[in-house]
Amino acid sequence: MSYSYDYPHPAVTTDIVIFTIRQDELMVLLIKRANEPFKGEWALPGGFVQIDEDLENGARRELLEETGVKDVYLEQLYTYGAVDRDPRERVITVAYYALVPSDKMEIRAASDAEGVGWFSVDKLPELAFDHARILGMAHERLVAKLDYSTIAFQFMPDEFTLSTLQRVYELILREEVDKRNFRKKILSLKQIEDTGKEQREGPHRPAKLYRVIDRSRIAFIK
Amino acid sequence: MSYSYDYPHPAVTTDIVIFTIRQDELMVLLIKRANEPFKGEWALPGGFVQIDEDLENGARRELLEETGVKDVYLEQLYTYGAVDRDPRERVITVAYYALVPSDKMEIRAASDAEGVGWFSVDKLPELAFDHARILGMAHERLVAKLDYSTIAFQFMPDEFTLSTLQRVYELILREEVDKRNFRKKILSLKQIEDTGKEQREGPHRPAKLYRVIDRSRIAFIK
DNA sequence: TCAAAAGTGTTTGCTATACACCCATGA
DNA sequence: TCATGGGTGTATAGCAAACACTTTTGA
Repeated sequence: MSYSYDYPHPAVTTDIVIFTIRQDELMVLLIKRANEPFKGEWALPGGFVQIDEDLENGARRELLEETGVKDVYLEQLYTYGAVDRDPRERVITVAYYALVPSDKMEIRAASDAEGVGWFSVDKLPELAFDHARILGMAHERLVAKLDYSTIAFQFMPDEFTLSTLQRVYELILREEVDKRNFRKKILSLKQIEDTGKEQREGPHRPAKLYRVIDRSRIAFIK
Repeated sequence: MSYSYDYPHPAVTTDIVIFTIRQDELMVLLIKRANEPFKGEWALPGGFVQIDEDLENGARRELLEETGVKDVYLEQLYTYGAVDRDPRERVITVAYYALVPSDKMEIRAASDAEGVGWFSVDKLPELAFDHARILGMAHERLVAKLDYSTIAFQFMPDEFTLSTLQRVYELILREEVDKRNFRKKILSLKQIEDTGKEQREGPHRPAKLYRVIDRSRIAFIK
């Protein structure tokens, strides 16, 4: 079977930068390529857009296949179409990024399955194609959005403490944050609420557990 | 001549939202479609990405053909890939937006040539495909960027007065701004400089002419 | 009782906003 | 001389940043 057109068509893929917080680090999911080109190198998960599938659905499909999660935050990042970015044929890729709560991971990505791995954004391997650039832009976007939106809440499990939320901010911003100012600001947004429950662990005062009021909503700040 | 692939490929186009300020309004360039589908309706300028042409080059080519300008501000907006957005075949479009200084326009777009026209963003006709949505997102992006960048300078001719710059802000924001505060803020950015020249027109004090110091630079504010 | 993280307010500086009058010109 | 838009400074309010001690618990 083959498909013919009157003029040349590029191939279109989606690639997805999957971020999560694990082991006190901001991490991304990478796949070891099984085939040429770049066989054996690490790359972003992704694949061809099906002819009867919307772009975002394609990205969600990849995400589900790699991590077993759905219903997480997913946003289109940018479209990369340099003529020579793939040596095989003209390939245009629509890149997305996803934020996955640390407790939601399953199967492939959760286990350290062969050929799939989580990498700290600070200790990335060489990447195939232009994926280093894509990942860099995704990281930039994430840092920028932290400043004017509640996007970081997307990393949190259903219930969490303010200290762990603060830690997420510190990891992404790469700088320490003042505890009192942080709590004041976060609570003033009215986007999270006290569950009434407490989390006690270790020889210290128990921490209140909060939840995000509307998970689907990324509020804009200021 | 025909081109064959082992699996179906979508077509890829670029569409471009060309903004300018004319007649004291924020305007966009539209083209009247000469062919089906949507024959006779207004649409964004755009066309198929050539197989040996980068995405941004494709958009610049469209821009040049329609307005005769090059070297203006152009930014990728978003990629639209709903399965049924084009009734002919699967078409994925990478949308860009451009900001053109009001004095740079030539030929086709400058004249009111048949089938090409400038429309106020407040008085748009029905648009073909999903172009109304694309245009809406471009407009949103422009408004948002006004707040945290010097993107509006891209609308200005080489030399301009602070009053005309203020007017551009007011048109895009759809609200009046305070003259003293505006001047204070703009000048504090150190992105424009006094040319030493004056513009005299009408029975009132002449206005100082300014120029953008580095036209290629969109400074981010705050 | 000690060590460890949770929780809590006030002061200070800076930035954004509100606001009104004189200036230079052409007709 | 008058009508028109160009040009200028200060006072105030609101927000962001700095900063230190008390509380609760488990061992």
